[in-house]
Amino acid sequence: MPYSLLSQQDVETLVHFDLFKDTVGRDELMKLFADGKVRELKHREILISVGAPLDSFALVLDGAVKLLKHSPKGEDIIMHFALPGDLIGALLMNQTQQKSYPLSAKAMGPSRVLVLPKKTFSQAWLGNLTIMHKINQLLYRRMHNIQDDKIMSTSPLKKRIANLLLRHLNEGKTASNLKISLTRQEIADSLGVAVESVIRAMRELQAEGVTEKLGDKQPELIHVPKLVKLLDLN
Amino acid sequence: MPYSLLSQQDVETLVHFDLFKDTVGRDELMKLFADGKVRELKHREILISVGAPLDSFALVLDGAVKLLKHSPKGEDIIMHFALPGDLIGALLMNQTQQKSYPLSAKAMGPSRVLVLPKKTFSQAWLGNLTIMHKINQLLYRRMHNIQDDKIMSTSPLKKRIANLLLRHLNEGKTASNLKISLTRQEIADSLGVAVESVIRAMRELQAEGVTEKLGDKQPELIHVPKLVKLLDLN
DNA sequence: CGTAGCCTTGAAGGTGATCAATGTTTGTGG
DNA sequence: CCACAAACATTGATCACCTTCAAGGCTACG
Repeated sequence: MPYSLLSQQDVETLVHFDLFKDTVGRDELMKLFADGKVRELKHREILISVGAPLDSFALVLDGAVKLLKHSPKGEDIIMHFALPGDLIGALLMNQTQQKSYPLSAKAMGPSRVLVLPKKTFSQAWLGNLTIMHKINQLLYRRMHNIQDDKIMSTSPLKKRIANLLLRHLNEGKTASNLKISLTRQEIADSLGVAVESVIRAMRELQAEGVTEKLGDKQPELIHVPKLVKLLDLN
Repeated sequence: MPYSLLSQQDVETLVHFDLFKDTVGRDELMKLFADGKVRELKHREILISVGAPLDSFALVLDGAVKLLKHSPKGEDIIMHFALPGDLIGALLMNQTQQKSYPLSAKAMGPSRVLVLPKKTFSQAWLGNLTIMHKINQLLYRRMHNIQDDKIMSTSPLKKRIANLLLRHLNEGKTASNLKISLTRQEIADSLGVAVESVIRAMRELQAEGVTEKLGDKQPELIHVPKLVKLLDLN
């Protein structure tokens, strides 16, 4: 596995993450990154597998990582998309009952993560109130998103997709695109539905002009007002 | 609204909650309860409404409180059942983006909660690392449960119900009953399905001997091994 | 050049939703 | 204490939405 030490440039990236915004002092920061190694992930490479020992946690530097579990039927169910600045597994470090990772982490496109040993968490993170508050906020936001999905569980699929897309939009005015490019499969796995259903629903969204296909490579353009109107409808 | 001060007996209950287990020193504890008032809730009485100002949080002393939102269609969706020792809204106190309660809290049967002003949180809770870790754990466990539900979202309703029941069982060996008595409506609201569907599914569970109706008042008995077997099946 | 992953389409089928009606229980106020 | 309303439970009939299965296509990559 390609591991490397934290470069000066990576540190620059790190300090601009919201997570460390309120932490002052360079050496205070460096303590948080103690024994950290940068790991390069290829598309679809697995960072963590369900059941792996809880000996480290990670921070996304670049790219994106999806957190997922397997349903009883064997399908993937995606719980969260971790973008740069997001933590993976940190919430587990002080969970004494838990002995292994409850979910897997898989790279979406080439990505880079900072891997930190549990020891660093115990020594530098756990006692740091500022950081603990930030972790709390991340955890809260993650829960909020899952709850948001749950609320929509009784809505027709088209609305559920619209809601999901809306959450992953770049701060756009009228027309925008997603922060991460999601495959139909990933949308399906996020919502716990069949791919075919997603495809059919998105075909309709396109017919209604909510999304627009640009190039063949390009991720589709999304018309935000139309999307919002679709959600308000009914 | 019937408010009263914290009695000596209530304090005894409080100190035995896991939340305060690692907090030593009586005066340290009393600081955490500063300006706390006990509120008695009647069955179905509302403690918090969506959109209410975030000026206080609560701790369940007795009974049970369900946390819920309204789906776009207007149905209730239950996010969590708060039992004695569980916090309500505490996770929001240091969430600066959030300005009002995102969900409602409603008593299930006569209940008692300790209501604490936000000020107490800022002054005594926020700076207390032990407590912050405990809150983290509560938050984590709550998220874990929601994720657990999400995993099951592709399973047939009978299994989803079985999974839900399993989570709310008393530590029982072979036959057990629920910690809280849930109406069919509440099960439906938890899973985001129609009541009628729950009724039909539970009728089958009873036919299969997984649950057993005792008295007409009594909550039904659940045969744990059968329940687990049902979940493993397929 | 072959495989793996994703996308697409169509046909058939099932699970749960909806609607409507009725029963039961509980609590409320006259 | 009775009457009535509100919340919950139940049943049956019908229907829509989503799943499943099968088959085929496209693109990337070793």
